Amino acid sequence: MLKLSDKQLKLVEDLGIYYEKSDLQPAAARIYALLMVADRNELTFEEIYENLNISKSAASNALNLMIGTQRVDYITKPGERKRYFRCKVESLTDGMGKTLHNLVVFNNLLKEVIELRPKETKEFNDNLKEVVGFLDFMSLELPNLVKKWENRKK
Amino acid sequence: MLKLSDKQLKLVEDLGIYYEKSDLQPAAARIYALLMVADRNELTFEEIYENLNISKSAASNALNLMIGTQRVDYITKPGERKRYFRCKVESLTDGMGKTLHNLVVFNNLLKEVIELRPKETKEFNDNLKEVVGFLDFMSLELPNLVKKWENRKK
DNA sequence: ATTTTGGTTCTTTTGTTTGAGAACTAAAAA
DNA sequence: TTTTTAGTTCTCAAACAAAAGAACCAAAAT
Repeated sequence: MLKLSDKQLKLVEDLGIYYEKSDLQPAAARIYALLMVADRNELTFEEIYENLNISKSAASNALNLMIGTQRVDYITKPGERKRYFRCKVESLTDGMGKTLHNLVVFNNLLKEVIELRPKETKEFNDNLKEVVGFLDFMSLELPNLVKKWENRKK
Repeated sequence: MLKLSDKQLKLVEDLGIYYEKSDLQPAAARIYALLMVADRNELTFEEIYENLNISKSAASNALNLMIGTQRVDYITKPGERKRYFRCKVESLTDGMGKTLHNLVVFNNLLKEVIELRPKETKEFNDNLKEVVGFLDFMSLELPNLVKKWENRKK
């Protein structure tokens, strides 16, 4: 049976809080954190809800939610009905992709704002334009930076 | 009296939703959006709650919240008791700083996870290490990118 | 002195999130 | 065939967030 050390428990909470703040509901955040921290790569349904002290329904809902959003995955073993849940490592980097995409969305909104503003409020408009310029620059340069990282590895 | 076009109203809602999703409560998000979109740079308390159809209390609380978090500012005019509220342009870029800082926090949590993981789950650990490496790289390179932008302007 | 303006604060209402718990189901084991 | 396992689904209650509204207050205007 899976047993977590105090350190692990603490880390599940800390990571849980992080994810709770960023985008997951509490139970989902704990499960995701547990899947990252636990000694084993895949955990069963039972191990999950028992270790976290949450109800089966909370576990079921959170797991399905995260399977739907590509954060969690599962494998099965031949002859067993049980599923072994694990966190998808890709989801760690997907989060960054989302952050980047969000910048673009935001930047487009700012461009709309600039369109609509009266020319009289020049200082504000100029500041806005500078932010937009910076965001344009960033969305141009960030992909290069990623490439640089990818090449560096070789 | 301040009057908003349909386009402006729509943009206030769109921007409002964006901010609501990122970190502000609904009323605060609308106010912030209104301060960005309105034809005038500074708006009075009355203009704010009347145009947004929110109560005085909602307006008061949201404004004070945002003044506390440096998103909103106000000026006064000699002899007038009224305050003229405006959104702080700096707050637009502050958001990015926060995003960056969050990456660092997250990266530290990942490092803790690596510490605690058993060596047996090698593949997962390696993936984790790669993410950490990438984040380290990013927090090293991003400030350079910002410098590049700043110099480019001159 | 009293009214108006520009808010603030308190209480209440309303809506939303969250998760527990019980009842259920389908597959497999006994 | 009955029981167990591995979940799912539904209903409900508790907790919390958000905002309305009314009462309030201090400064300025009348």
